[in-house]
This record gives sequence, structure tokens and C-alpha cells, in this order.
Amino acid sequence: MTITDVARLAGVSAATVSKVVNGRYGVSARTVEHVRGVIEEVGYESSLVARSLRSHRTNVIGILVAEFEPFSTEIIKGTAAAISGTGYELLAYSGGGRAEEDAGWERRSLSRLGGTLIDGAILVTPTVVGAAGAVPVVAIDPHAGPSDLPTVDADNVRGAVLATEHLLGLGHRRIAFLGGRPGLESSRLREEGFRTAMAAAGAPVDPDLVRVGGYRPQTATGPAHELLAHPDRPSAVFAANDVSAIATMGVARELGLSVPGDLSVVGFDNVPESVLAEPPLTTVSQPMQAMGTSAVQLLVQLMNGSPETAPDGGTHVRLPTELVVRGSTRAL
Amino acid sequence: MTITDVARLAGVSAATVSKVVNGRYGVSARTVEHVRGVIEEVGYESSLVARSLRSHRTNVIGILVAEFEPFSTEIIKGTAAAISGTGYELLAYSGGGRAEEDAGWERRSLSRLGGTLIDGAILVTPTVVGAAGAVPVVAIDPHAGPSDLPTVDADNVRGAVLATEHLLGLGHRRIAFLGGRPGLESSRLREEGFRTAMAAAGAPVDPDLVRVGGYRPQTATGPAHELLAHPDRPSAVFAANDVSAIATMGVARELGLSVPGDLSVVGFDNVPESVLAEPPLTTVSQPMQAMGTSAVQLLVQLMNGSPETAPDGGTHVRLPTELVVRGSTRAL
DNA sequence: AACGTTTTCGACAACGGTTTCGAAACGCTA
DNA sequence: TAGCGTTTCGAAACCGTTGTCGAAAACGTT
Repeated sequence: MTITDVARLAGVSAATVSKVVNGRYGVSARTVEHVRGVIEEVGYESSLVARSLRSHRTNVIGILVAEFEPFSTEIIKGTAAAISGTGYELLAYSGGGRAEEDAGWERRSLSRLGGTLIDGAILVTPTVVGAAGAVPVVAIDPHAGPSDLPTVDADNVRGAVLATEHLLGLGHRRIAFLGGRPGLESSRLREEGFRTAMAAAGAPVDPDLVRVGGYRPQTATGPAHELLAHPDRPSAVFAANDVSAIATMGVARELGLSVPGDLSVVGFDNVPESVLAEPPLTTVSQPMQAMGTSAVQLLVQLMNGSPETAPDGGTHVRLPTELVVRGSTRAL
Repeated sequence: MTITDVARLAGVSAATVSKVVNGRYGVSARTVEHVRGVIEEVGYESSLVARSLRSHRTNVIGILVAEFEPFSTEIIKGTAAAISGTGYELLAYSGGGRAEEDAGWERRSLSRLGGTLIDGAILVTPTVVGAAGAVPVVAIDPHAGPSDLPTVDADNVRGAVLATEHLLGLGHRRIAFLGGRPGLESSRLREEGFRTAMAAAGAPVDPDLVRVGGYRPQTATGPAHELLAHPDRPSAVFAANDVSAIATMGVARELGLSVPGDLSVVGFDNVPESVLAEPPLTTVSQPMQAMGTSAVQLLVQLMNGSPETAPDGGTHVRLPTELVVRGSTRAL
């Protein structure tokens, strides 16, 4: 059912149908009513694709995630909640998990979708620094570090300080850090917070106890095992994300170590899974839904060409993190 | 940067560039190399929209959800996991929460996206029964009851029987049922299971204790309050989804009733939130990720015109449910 | 050198809409 | 009724890409 079909049925031209559909001025009330009737009757709906190709406006915002893992899913929920009422619709596009090997997939997806299918985009944990694309873009928690893009992120350093201070306050001194891959900004900042807090407390950081965990279960178990099998085993591990913290607890169990009896573990993110872990994970909460909300607000401003954000070019919103104490930590 | 720009830069026609991009036969190796170079240099990426408009093939599967609530989010994760390796990409489209008032939004979205932007669609909890659209469609857990669409759902009746038997086994006899809105198939089936189990145990169902909860916090608290303020209060409530079960526990707290001390509560779905509840909710687990996986398999078969599914027209996959006992239920 | 084959490439017409612009019909005044 | 402004509508161009098809060029053969 195309617009031409409707036009033929209504005895008018396609142009007129288009005007009726889009409420354009210049069609008589009689005609509008008649065409509306036909549209209703046959259940015509205009093709988003064809429409956008010509008009370059779709009222759709794209959210690009590498894959639908817990973190990005929470972000999506936040953006979805914030978007209703703005007149836009949300379209989530997944890179299909090939983000690791396929650097720059964001840029590619953006140019495939941008300018025609979506009016603006939210990039979740993008690995690109700049994206001079066809449409306004906001980045959430960019992996690649400070960029020229408008950005929403959480206070990683502060969160890491809180987590480390929590462990120190429980009497731990020999604390290991399990980070993400090198080059990930969030991991760098969390390590920075960790080192800051350790230094402030006068606790030494053993280089042997700082490892790359890679944020994923598969990549984290190896390093976690090395940490826990260390001759001078740490009494606590601060993992830079929940997934690797949970993996660490799994390794501990395998080695016959009790958490939190023999080992305290702190994570980062507070994904829904963290509370399901055994024991429930003490972690640093990122306001993921709020981050999504902020990103939408920022993006809508940008798309409207809001003047207040224009001068400095890139706007940066940083939201607070907080410590959530659960069952995986205990006084030494 | 359009294909025409690239063509001009490379000194060839747009048609030739298109052939290079799509690896079509009939371009000399020299030309291919040259055009590839130009494309690489300027970072050209073909527009998904324009391409699909013409070729009617996008290798994109759409998943349509009314909104990004916990249930649909889990389904999305399942589909996303299953889709990698099939050569398709996933695009999640949200109706923006206006599903309640906007009946048939699925059909509309389908005709807006189908045939041009997506090659097939997965509908999550659709309210339409038939959708004779342009593309193959699979429905997950349709709200509207048995349809002619290929469907993936969970065994609602069996799950409800399990939940009710659990309560009966704990000695409860006066059990309330808090359902969804009338007309929702899942709610109907869960009530059916509830009544079956009650009847089998010879326990009477008090019509006064069967209420419409509406599956949402806002709609569930009222009926929940009525149940708990009843002169002859039930000792247990079986809520037809987790959200209303959690709402019921909130009402109980307000009324000074302890769960599970004074009242046992069972939910349905096992959304991630159910374990966060205080106390953690005993519930019936739907294999949400598996449902997503099955839907993708079914859809891909359909899109390939797999002959084995063609004969009967509609294929129905039903996955098992199971009881997850946590802290919200106790022997009477 | 003449001729048939095969390759290589580009002009052109779609795809399903929107937008512009001019012509026709209409309404109003003088 | 002539003159003029205003509505109303449709023809045609366009958005960025792909598929078809014919012409030109290159190649191979005698």
C-alpha cells in the first residue's frame, strides 16, 4: 500500500495525499476529510524510509550500543523514559557485539543511519573520539577519553575513591585492582581514584596486584586467578566493573576462598546482576538511567540548535556516583 | 557524502561505485581498486535508507516493544545474543509507552518500517492478533491470545499451577489472585492455572479475592489494598506478574503486615527486579532470553522461506516455566 | 584486417515519498 | 462583467541508491 495507491483510490494526486498526511496547508477541508477517510479505510501508513530520504527529518533518535549488555540496557531504559513527551521516537541499534574487532563501527553506523533515518544519535561507550557526522551526537561514558563530543558520564574517580576508602575503612591495606583493557577511559579514571585513595591513606600499591581484567567474564578470570593465587594474597579486590568483580568471586569460590570471609570484593556499575551475585556485591552505583535522561536532554537541545550550548561547542555533564554496600565486603 | 560525490571524485559513474560497494560482477580489477581507494579515503558509507528503498533488502531485523520495561529488555538481550552469526543486525523500536491508548501501534509501526527498513520483525507482547504485513513476523507472548502469527511463549498455565501448588503446599487455602487487565491472554492463562490448581486441591476460590491489578505499579496498589484490607484477609496472594507482586508487598508494608510473616506473595516473570525486592520475591521464571532466541530462529526460518514451517502456516513454540522460591513465601 | 565474443561501463528508470511551482478554479470587489 | 487576489490541486523534480540494458571498448580468432 503506497501513497500512489491511496491517491488512486481517493481520486487525487499523490502530492495531495502527502499534504493531507503531513497536515500541510493548501488542501480544502472537503478533500482532507475524504482522503483521511480513504487512508483510515485501507490502513495506509507512510514509509519512514521513503519519507526521510526526501525530507531529511524523521523525528527519530538513534541510540547506538555495541551490544545489549546490562550497562547499555539500563542506559536505554533511561533514554526511553526521557524521550516520551519530546515528540521523538527511539530506535536502538546494536553493533552486534563486533565492536571489539571492528573499530569505528559507530562512525560507520552513524553515516549509514544519520542524515536520513535518524535526526540525532546517542552513542553508548563509544570508542571514537570525534564524529563529525551528519547529525548531532551525544556520547555516554566514552571509552576513548575526553572528546570534542558533548558527553554524559559518571564521576568515575570519585566512585573509585569511595570504593577504596570503604575497603581501607574496613582495615584492608593490601588491595588489588582489576582494571579494564588499557585505553579505556573509565578504567583509567577508576584506577586513578584507587591510587589517589590509597596514597591518601598511606597504603602502598603493589604493582603485582594491578591487573588488566578486560571487563568481561572470559577475560577477567585469568587475571583474577593470578591475583588470588599470589603468594602474598591480597585481602581485598577492587574490580573496575561488576562483571569482573563477579568473575573474581567465582574464582575465589573455586580456590576455596570465602567471600567476604577470606576476601572482600568491590565492583563498579551496580548493574542489576550485582545483587544476584552470591554474596550480593558491594559496588559503586552509576546512575545509569539518569545518564540516559541527561543524554536525551542534551541531544534535544543540540538538535534544536539551542544557543546556550553552542558557544563552547562541547557540553559535558558529569553525574555523581555512590557506594552501595552489600555482602561482599567485611572488616579484616 | 553521497555515492554521487564518490563517483565524481573517482571519475566514474554512480552505478559503478554501487557495483564496487556491493561486490557486483562486471567491474575491472583496476577500477575496483581505484574506487575502493577513494571510498576509503573519504570515508564513504552507503545510506541504509536509500539502499533499502530501492533494493528491498536490508539484513536488519526489527524488534518492536511497547516500551523498554524489564520484561521486554530481557527478551531483547536474548534476541541480540541469538542474532549474531545469522548475518542480520538488530534494530529495536519502541512504541514509546503509548501502547495502552494507541491500539494497533504494532501494525502501524510495521507498515512504516516493513518492506523497506527491516526484512522481518519480532513483536513483543503485541496486542494485535493478525498482522498481514509486508514482512515475516514472529510474536512473543502475545497479549491478545492465540493468533495466526508464529508465536513463542512460555507455559503460563503450568507456571501458575506451580505457583499455586507451592502456596497450597505451604498450607495456604485462602489465596487471592491479582491479575492483569481483562483481555490479556497471559493473565487469563495464569488465572486458569490458578483455578485449576485450587480446584484440584479442593480449595475454594473466593470471587472477592480475584482482582484486576493491571500489571503496573500504579494500577496494582489499589486492588492490592482492597485485598489486604478485606475483613477476611487472604493469607497469600498470587500476583500475575512481578511488578504487581512487588506493589502488593509495598501495600502490605504500609498496612503493617509482614511478608512473609503475615502474608505470602508469589509473582510471575522473574524479572531482575524481583530479587531486589524486600523480601526477595518467590516467583515463576519465564525463560525470557530463551524466548528471544527461539523467536530469532523461527523468524530466520520464515525469512528464508524454510519449507518445513510453511505447511501449517503458524508455528508455535512453548517454553517451560519454573518456580523460583525466594523469601516472600512461608508456611502458614 | 575483419569479425564475433566478452568485458566494462554509464545512462536511465525505478523505489515511495515530499516539495516547489505554476495553472486552473474560485471568490470578491468595483 | 471585468479585474484581481486567493485557494486548491497536480505535474515534475528530487532525495541516494540499485538494477537493467545497450553501447563502446577490448580481446581473440581466422
